[in-house]
Amino acid sequence: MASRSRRRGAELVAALHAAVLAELEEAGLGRLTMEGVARRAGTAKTTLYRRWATPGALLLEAIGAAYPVEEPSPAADDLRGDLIRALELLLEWSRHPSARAVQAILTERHRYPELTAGLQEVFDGAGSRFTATVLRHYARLGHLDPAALTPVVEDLGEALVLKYGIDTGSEPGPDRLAEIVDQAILPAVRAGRVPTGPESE
Amino acid sequence: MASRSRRRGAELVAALHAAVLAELEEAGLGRLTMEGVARRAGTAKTTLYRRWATPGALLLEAIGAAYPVEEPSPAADDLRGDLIRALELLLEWSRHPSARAVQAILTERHRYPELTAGLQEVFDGAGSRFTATVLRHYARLGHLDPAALTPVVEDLGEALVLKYGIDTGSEPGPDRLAEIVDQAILPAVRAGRVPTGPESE
DNA sequence: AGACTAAGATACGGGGCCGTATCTAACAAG
DNA sequence: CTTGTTAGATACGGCCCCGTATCTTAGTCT
Repeated sequence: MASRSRRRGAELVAALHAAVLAELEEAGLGRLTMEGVARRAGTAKTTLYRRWATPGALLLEAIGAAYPVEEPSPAADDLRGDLIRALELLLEWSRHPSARAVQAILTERHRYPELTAGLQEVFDGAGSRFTATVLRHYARLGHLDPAALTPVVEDLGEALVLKYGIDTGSEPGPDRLAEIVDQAILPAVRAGRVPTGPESE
Repeated sequence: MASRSRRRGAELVAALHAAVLAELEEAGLGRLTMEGVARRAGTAKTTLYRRWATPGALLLEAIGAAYPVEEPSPAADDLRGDLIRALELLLEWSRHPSARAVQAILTERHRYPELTAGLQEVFDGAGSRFTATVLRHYARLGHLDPAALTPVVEDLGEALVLKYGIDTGSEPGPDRLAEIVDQAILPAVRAGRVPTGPESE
């Protein structure tokens, strides 16, 4: 730190939060180290150890500091459009380093049970819901049959986006998001009953 | 190895394949080491280095040695049942250490591009397909509209099973598999057209 | 200015792993 | 039995990281 003034307090902590998320992205959970984070943040290990005993503790705090997440704000007259926008919001979120961190922990949960337990405390529930928020909103307005909103149906959009990412290593484009809505979500919520509300087709 | 005769040739290689898959399961990609594999296999590092330069090379060979995978054998008169059985087969496969290894590599693909490239060579295509095999079979028999078999629809079952596993850390039970078929896959393949074939409901 | 606090720098012994080198010994084949 | 091959054991220097200890110094407050 020969050429830069010293950061203190909240500014320093924010820099450390950013550094641990970036280091995780590059190294993964298995190679996340205090030395790596310190190097990336341009700070001394002692500074980290004064606050956190492990890189995991720092990581969990960094994840918690990134919340709350923006949630969908559905209208009332465009189910299809709102679902597509919810998936776009999901993509925005998934680009954030803290979302990547959550995903990393969940994926390797059995290897890091303490991290997983710590994450459950940051999120008391199932976490963010994108298409589910939209679907529940339209059901409350009477445009959808609430009986059609099962956990499977609520999971559909996010599951398909997640798998697309894992299979291809890239994000689904706008066409794919529309296909997910048209070919999977809408047929599922329509199943068993003719819809009575607006769908904007 | 004081108390056991020495393994040689194919028997030894098979043991090393099993060891690297087990070590990966416990340690993850980031902490996969030659020493760990050798220790788990009860063998010397030199034995590993005589064959492979890196743990990754050993891992890819172990994955390749576990193929081909059993595929669905659908009948012709029970779409629902065949889809459920396909998902059960998917679960069986996903329990195998080599499937776990494939998943680990795909999930961390951007951290290990060489491993990912190596994996693409073991699989020239998208890899195993479970519900897609069943759906295509029924479409060939004329029981389903081939136009309904889009990549999104073919991905549905596997996506939902995958996400369930990541969210909960456990496998979906039989009820959940049936729900996935009834609430997501069947509505999707039915969408737009009334089915003409057997569905066994 | 002085006192205090906390950030930053560095050293250190120890553990783990790497990749190589060297050697012993088990096993198969003739 | 001998010969050849390969499995297994171990040593080694070097690198990385850990967690702790110690010290210096930048920055804030009075």
